[in-house]
Amino acid sequence: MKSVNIQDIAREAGVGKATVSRVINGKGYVSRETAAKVKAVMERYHYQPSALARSLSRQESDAIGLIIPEANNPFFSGLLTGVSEVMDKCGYTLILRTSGNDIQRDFKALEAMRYQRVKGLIYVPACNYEDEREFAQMASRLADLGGPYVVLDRPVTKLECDCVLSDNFSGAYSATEALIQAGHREIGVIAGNMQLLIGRERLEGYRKAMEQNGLAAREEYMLTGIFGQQEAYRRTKALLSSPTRPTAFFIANNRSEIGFLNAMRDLGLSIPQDAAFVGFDELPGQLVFGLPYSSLDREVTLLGAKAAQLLIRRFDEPARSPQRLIIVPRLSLRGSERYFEKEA
Amino acid sequence: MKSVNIQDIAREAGVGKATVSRVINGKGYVSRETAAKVKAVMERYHYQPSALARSLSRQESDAIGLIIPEANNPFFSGLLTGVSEVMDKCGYTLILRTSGNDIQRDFKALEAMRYQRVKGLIYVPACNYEDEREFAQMASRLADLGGPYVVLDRPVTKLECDCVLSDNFSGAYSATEALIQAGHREIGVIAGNMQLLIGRERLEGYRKAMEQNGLAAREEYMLTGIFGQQEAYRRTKALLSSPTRPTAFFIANNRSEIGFLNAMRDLGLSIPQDAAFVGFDELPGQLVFGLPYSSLDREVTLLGAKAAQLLIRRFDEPARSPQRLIIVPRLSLRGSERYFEKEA
DNA sequence: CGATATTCTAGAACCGTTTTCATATGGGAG
DNA sequence: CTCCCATATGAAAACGGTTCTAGAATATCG
Repeated sequence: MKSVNIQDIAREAGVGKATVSRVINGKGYVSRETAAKVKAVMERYHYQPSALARSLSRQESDAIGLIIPEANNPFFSGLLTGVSEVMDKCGYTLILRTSGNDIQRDFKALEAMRYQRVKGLIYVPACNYEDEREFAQMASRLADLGGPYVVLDRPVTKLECDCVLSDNFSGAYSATEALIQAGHREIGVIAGNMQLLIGRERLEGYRKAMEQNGLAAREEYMLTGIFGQQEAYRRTKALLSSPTRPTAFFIANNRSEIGFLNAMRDLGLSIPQDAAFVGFDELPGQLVFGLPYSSLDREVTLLGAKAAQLLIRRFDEPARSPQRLIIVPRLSLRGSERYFEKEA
Repeated sequence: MKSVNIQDIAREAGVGKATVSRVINGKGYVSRETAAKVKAVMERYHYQPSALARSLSRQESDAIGLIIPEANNPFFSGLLTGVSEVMDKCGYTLILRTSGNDIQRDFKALEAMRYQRVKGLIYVPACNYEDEREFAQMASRLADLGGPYVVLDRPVTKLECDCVLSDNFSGAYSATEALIQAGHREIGVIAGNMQLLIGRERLEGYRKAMEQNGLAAREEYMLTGIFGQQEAYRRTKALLSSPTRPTAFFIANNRSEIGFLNAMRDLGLSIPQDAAFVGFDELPGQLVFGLPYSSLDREVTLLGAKAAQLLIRRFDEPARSPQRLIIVPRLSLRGSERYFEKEA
C-alpha cells in the first residue's frame, strides 16, 4: 500500500504539508502560484490522498454502509442500485454486507459497519426483531454505530428512526379487491414468510378485503409460510390439482409468483382462464418491457434512492424529527386478474 | 464519530495502549490476568477498534473493492453475491461501485478504490478497452492502485493479470451445434453489444458452428448489436413476422431472451414448434426451479467466488504467475431446442 | 509613514491504532 | 550466586492526513 504521500508532495513543491492540504481541499489562503505549483507536483506524481488518514484526522469518514438480506434477489438488488447511484453522485463510498436473513450474520454486519466507522447506515434488517432479547442486541449494536441510520423495507416497531417502507397492507387489500371486482369469489392467497411483518401485513390485507366484501377466506385456499419458489410450486400445484380450487390468487411475492407460473404451466392451465392472479412486485423480466401480468408495482430503485437521500439529509439536520416514508404500491391491472365463468 | 478509544481502555484498565493492542490482536506477551482485565473493560465499554486507524498504522487495509457495470442485472448481482460471500467469510470489507458501462464512471470507480486504499480489487471493466488511449488511462489507474486485482467476465487483452472468464466462443458454438443436431437448418442469432468482446465471441461461435456444418449464416437472420430487452423484442418481432424466418435461434444473452419470449407470445407463436431456441445464461426465475428452456448455464455465483478466492490467494503469493480461469458454460437441453417439420 | 487588516505560509499538535525498543521481573542452569 | 532467557509491560515513534496557531509579507488607510 506504499505510495506517495502528502509529505512527499510538500517536499517536492518546496512547501509545508499544511499548504498542500489547503490546496487539496481548496480552503484557507493559498496564493495562485503556490496552488499551481503544488497541483503540478500532485499531477506529476499521480498523488491521491488517503481516505483512511483523512477520515481519521477529520474524525468523520465518507463511507456509508448498506446491509441487505441478499443481493441475488431482484428486489434487493433494486434497492442496492438506488442507494448506490445516489451515493456515487454525492461522493460517498458504499460498504456492502449481506445477512442472508440470518440474525447472527446481521449482527456481524452491524459490527463490521461500526468497525469501519461508517458515517451512516442504510439497513434492511434480517427480520423485524419482535423478540425482546434479539431486539435489544440489535438496537445496542445500532446505537454503538454512533451515526444516523435509515431502516429500509422491513419495519422494526420499537425503533424510532428514519425509515422507508411500503404499505403492504393496503397493497394486498387493493390487489385482492381488484380480483373481487373482476368477479372472483373463490380467491386464494400465496403468502411468504409469516415470521416477517411484511408477510403478515400482506396476508392481513387479503383477509380484510375478503371480509369487507362478505367473502370467506377459506383456510385451504391460504398457502402461508411459503419459503422460496420451489415450495410455492409444490403447494400451488397441489392446490390447483384438487377438485375444488380458487378461481384467482393474490400472490404476495416475487418468488412465489414464479413458482405459481411454473405450476400453471406444468398442469397445462392458462392464465387467467383457469386461474387468475395479481402479484406483489413485478417479475424480473417485466421491468423493462412488461409481460401482461397484473401486479402491485413498486419503484424499487426509487425506494433505495429515497433511503439514501433521507440519510444524507440527516447528516445536515441531526435533530430533525424521524421521518417515515411509506410508499403505497401502485396497482397495475394488465389482464391476468380477469374472471371467466366456469364452464359447467 | 466520537467513541471510546484504545487510550480510554488503557487508562481504565490501568495499563498501556500497547498492552491493549496486544490483547486485541492476540499477539505478543500478555499475562492471563492482564488480558482478562483488559477484555472486561473492553466489553464494558463496547469498545471496538477503528479500522481506519488500524489500516493507517498497519499500512494495509482489509477493504477490497468490487466494480461492476450494474447491480440490477441478475448476472452481475450473481457475481456480487459470490464475491460478497467469500469476503464476508474471510473477514474482508466489500466496497462496491458501479460503472453503468460508462468509461468515465469506470475511471471514477477506479480512483475511488485507490482513494480508499483497497487491498485488492475485483474488476468487471466497463468495456474491453480496445482503444489504445482509453486502455492507457485505465491501466494507469489500475497500476496506481498499488495492489492486486482480478479481472472478471470481460477480458482486457493487453492486461497480463489474474482473471476469471467464460468461454463464450465455445459456448455459442455448442449451443448452435445443438440446434443443428436437433435438425434445424435455418438458424438465426440474437446477439448483443458488438462493442464488447464477449458479444463478438458469441457471434463468432455461432458463425463458426454454422460454417463447419456447411450451413449458411444468412445476414438477415443475424440480429446483432441488440441493446436491451426492448430492442430485442422489436427486431425479433419484425423478423418473426417476415415471410421467411429461421426455425431456431441462438440467443446470446439474458435480456434478449426475454425480448424474444415476449415477441413470441405477442405473435401467438409457440416454442419450440414455431421457433426453437437455446439461450446464453438461465433466465432469472429459472435459477431455482427451471423453466424448460434450453440454455448455456454458468454458475454465476461461483464465478464471483472464484474471483474472490483468486484475489485472496494472490495476497499471500504476490509473485505467482497470473492465473486465467476460463469457465466453459454447460449446455442444458430441456426441450426448447427441438425441431419440428414445417407443415406444408 | 506608521498602524492595521488581509493574505499567505510553516510548524506543531492531533486523530487511533501498531510496532519497536527499552526495561523489569522471575526462574532455571551452571 | 550469577547469568541468561523467556515473559511482561509501557513509552514513544510511526502512519498520512487536517487544523490550529502564530508569524511574515503584503495591501489599505488615515
